[in-house]
Amino acid sequence: MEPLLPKFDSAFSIDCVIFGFEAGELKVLLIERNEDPFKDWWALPGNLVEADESIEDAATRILYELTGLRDMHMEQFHTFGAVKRHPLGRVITVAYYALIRIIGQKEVKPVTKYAKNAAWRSVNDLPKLAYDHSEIFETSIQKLRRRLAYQPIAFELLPEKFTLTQLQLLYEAILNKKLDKRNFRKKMLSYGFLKELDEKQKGVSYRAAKLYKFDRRKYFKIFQNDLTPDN
Amino acid sequence: MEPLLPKFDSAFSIDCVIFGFEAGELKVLLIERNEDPFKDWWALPGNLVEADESIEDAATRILYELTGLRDMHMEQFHTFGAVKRHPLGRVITVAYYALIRIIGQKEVKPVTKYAKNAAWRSVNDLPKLAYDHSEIFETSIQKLRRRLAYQPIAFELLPEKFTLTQLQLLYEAILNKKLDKRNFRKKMLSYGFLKELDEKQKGVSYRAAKLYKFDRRKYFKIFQNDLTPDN
DNA sequence: ATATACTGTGTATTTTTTACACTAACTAAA
DNA sequence: TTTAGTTAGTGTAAAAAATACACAGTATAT
Repeated sequence: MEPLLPKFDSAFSIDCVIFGFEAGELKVLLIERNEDPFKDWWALPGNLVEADESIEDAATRILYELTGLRDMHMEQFHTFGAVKRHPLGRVITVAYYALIRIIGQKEVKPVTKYAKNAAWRSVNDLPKLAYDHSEIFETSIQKLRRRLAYQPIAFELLPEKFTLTQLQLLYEAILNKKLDKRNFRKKMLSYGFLKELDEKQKGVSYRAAKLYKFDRRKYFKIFQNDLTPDN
Repeated sequence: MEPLLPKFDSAFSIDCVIFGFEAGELKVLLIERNEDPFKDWWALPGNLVEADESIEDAATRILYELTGLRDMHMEQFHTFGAVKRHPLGRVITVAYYALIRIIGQKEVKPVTKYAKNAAWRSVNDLPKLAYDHSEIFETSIQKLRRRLAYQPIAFELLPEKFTLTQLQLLYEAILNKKLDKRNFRKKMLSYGFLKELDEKQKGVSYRAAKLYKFDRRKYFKIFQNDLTPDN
């Protein structure tokens, strides 16, 4: 390969906004940095892209290194490229969000040395983050809200079997507003991609609710691609 | 600045999908390459990001160099990072689309040496493009379609004064489907951000239509930010 | 048995979307 | 000045979707 391209002292990185849902709250996975710059600050998990991996592969790898999770739903949402966003050099970062099921997950432990800690934090109670990560986070949640309207992403955050109330609480947490119970259920069921199970919630100290699951096959049959009506 | 970051033989680039609207058709500005690789192929205009400019600045600059236009509406829509997407080295490209008013514009002439020609091509009649530019283009038009539903981007493509029929033709070109005339007008006018002018179309060989303009001030008053209903 | 807590359901009203076709206005040409 | 040609501009009824709204039923815990 001829060196026809100019060389920069520059690098690509990936930053991940990892969303989870727990106890009725939307959470995001942060790491506490153990190295300069921004030692002791909270930050979004991220890392540099290797020379021989695509950015999608890098995103998958980085998420795995941090959470031990594979096959997560990840989506690129924006690229941040201010000149001074990284104090040590020119780094353009491609930001992804990932949606994961917290429940039943073994504790997330960062494998990388640069983090001394990792924690789920409520999106309503975030500290100031390292680098431009606060801005990245803000962008991510806006994109997430919009995508919720036309893609079945909520189900990535819930356990496989869930109640309609759990689903509603999740929508409310993402959209940050209350929804009407009857109207919500009517609309969700009208789509036809929720499968009612012969099974009920367990371990609650009140009437147990029916469990449902998201029927991906039906979803794709109904909407070739998304929930946008096209007229 | 300490060299704490690993160095890659790598670079960032910007590629621009420049949309225009003319003669009832949605067009895209392509350049014919004059250099290897992909000599003589059609491609999206693009270039490398300099070490001291943000990606937004780079996008603005590159568009200017190619079209002589400034202050265009540009929006980042996706970043492409396959390892082998560029045959000469690792190049991650951030793709933007720009919406420009073709009409009354002086001819676009590429200023860069690597292009021997630039031309507006109908989006329905594109050749196979250099690199992964066909894929980039496909993504751009999908994003454009979606954004049309919640952002007032159509007006960037029309002259300042336009008729409702022109607006409708543009929507039809972007969405690639016919719309009902009465319903379209009713809906557009119901938003309240179109200002009817005391002026009519000129130079047509039939009844002249009323001219309208997009009232940005009203738009922002009505929708803080976008056209999405939030209930 | 009773208190507690959440589940699950229907209807009426309003709003939005859709389908649909003709006359009026203007220009150009004869 | 008449006529042909072309687009502008307009309303209504029906269907569909969104909204607002409250209580009885069922399971658990004590």
